[in-house]
Amino acid sequence: MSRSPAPRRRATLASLAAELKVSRTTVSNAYNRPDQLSAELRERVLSTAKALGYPGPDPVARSLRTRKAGAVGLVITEPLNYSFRDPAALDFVAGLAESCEAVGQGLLLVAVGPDRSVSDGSAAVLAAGVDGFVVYSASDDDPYLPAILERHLPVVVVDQPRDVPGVSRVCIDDRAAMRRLTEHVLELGHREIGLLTMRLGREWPDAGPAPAIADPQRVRSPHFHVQSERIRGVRDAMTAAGLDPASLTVVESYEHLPSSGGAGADAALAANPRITALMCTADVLALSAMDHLRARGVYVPGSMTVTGFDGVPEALQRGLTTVVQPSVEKGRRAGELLHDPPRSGLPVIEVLDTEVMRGRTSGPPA
Amino acid sequence: MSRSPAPRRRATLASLAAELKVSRTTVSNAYNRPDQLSAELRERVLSTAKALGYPGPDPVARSLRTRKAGAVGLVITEPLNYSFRDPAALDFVAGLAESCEAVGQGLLLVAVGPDRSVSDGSAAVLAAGVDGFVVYSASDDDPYLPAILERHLPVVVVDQPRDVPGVSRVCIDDRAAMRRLTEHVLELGHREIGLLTMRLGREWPDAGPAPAIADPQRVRSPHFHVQSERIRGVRDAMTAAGLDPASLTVVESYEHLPSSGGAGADAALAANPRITALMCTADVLALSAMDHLRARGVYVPGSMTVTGFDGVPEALQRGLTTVVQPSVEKGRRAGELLHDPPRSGLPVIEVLDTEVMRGRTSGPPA
DNA sequence: ATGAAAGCGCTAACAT
DNA sequence: ATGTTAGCGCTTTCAT
Repeated sequence: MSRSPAPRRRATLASLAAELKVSRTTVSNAYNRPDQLSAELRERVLSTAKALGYPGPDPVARSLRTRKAGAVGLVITEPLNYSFRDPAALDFVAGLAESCEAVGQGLLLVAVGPDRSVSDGSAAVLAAGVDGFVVYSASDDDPYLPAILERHLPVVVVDQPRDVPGVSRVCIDDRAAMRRLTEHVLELGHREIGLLTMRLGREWPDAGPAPAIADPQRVRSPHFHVQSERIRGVRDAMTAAGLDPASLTVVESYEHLPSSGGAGADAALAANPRITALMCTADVLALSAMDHLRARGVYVPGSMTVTGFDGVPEALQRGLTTVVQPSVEKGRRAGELLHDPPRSGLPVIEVLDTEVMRGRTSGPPA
Repeated sequence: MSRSPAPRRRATLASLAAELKVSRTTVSNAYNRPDQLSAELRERVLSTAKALGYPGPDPVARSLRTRKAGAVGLVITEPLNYSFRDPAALDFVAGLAESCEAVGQGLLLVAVGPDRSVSDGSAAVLAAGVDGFVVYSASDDDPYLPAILERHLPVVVVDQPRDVPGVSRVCIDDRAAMRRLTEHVLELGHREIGLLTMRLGREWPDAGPAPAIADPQRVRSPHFHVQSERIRGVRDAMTAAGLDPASLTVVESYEHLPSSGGAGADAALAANPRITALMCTADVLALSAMDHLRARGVYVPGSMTVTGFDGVPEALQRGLTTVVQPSVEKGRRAGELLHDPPRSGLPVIEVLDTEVMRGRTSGPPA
């Protein structure tokens, strides 16, 4: 591939027009409105462009003029090692990417890591050249949301935060799904239940990432809505079955580590050794807990029932009893809502369906 | 959160300046050079901005002026369901994202699916507002590469394509790594080997995605360098051990499906029932093959040795004998090479280290 | 410390 | 079918 040496000064549409002794419009048309000039002239323009090493209209200048960036921004507040490690989050990104690809839009991962200060992250949000944002956030008090809203661009929220006025949202009914799953567990005869969840707020009570019994006040905290809705679903079912929801042992894990589920299981069983069912708010937690239990000779479901949430491939393959949610579809719908918003102009809230999957990890208590 | 109604016409830096009766420069300085004006004036600018709903300088206009986009483009030619399903590819993306995040750059996933026509894809490549590209491609004759090079932006290639003049590359020594792994297999006493690989060229010989014995000519095809280098490594070791490399049974899979490995194993064993070792060019293939074999009562490593490539978490956890490559580091280095290129201005080729991991899936032939 | 003027490279009206 | 004119919103010399 012999690349001719680039000219000292990069070619522009104007320089190309000058070279060809035609107007800039004509060159622009050669790229954007082929029907506006003779095929012959167009050919001449394009070949001269190639000769001059002109790659076509500058995307940034074009964006400025057309007010279209050709990309949507994805803001994920959680650490990268969460988004890229949790299969459910990943499926969501894949779905979103797919819908962007379908309409030729790029997907910009906005640099908003937890290692960056909030002001840095907000700066990144403000600096993103995009036509709209998808916000996939774990907390209702997301620090970047104000900056995003400031930009007056189309925004679609996934799962959280809720109640952002004027903004569309794609989600599932976490509470109802978890309630149905819990009903299944209760029907099997379980009465002492442990619940393993991701952390319930952006802050973490004290030093050390070890899972810990959750403060009841945190459980009611509205910041991590998804988690608390799922907990609420468990309580709903317990109350309906005549159990005291306060007897539920809730353990909170700080991180999405491979070991989180196992450590959480230990914490729950230490707090209440009579637990016969361990329900988890994520499959990764449940799978980790199962591995840990099995390594210690606790059989599932013989000695312990374990359930998850999400329906990730590994969970389904291993027969985990769980709630299957359409993660890919979530991403896809979020993208579609951004690409062609409802004609009404009004924000919509789309609640996608979930399914309780009775697997091989739930059975009667020992 | 009470958002004041956005003014009919969006506020700009100029309108803000007019409102404040100061020059545009001053407003610009308030955002970009806080030391160039009194704290008092700056405060006045910022608060008026907030009142007017001005979110700060428009990123696109700023990019046009400063010639900096604040993002790098990632071009992956493979289908999305590959990039987001293969843990090794994912680790690479995570590493790249991490390095971008560290310098406050966004990561733009350029919409270049296989479903899009090349001209569409080129359009997407040409339309991306980025400061540079990372190309993660499966073939040397990548159709988008010419368009990318046209743009005269910094480019870093990962693994492939090779021999792009003037472009830095991050890779591993696939051939040597596979040779070392094969030496281990041969030392165990295996003589009849099957090799499962991803497809070797962009085109696929005939209809149907079923894995098939690879045409020897395709095996020598240079388009999918990574795959063919790995095959070459196997042959190197065979030749050195006095075996005929032509006796190697090579099976090519079209897709990265969960079933690909199993189907590939069947194809290999059908072609040569005396095979005692199944080497795979990806862990996902090997794990799939193992599951399939086990389901059919073939014990690993008792009746069949299975090896992989990549060192993905599940493989390590399950004790797969494989080559561990630093996928995350690959992404990180690619990003770093883009963010601060070598002072010399010359392209570099970084060959990262790999390690042969002897696991529990390789043993003497039955 | 603040302002005036000149573009960055392009596209969209509106002519011709 | 092609050209003219006017910005998109911003930063950056260079003056004051």
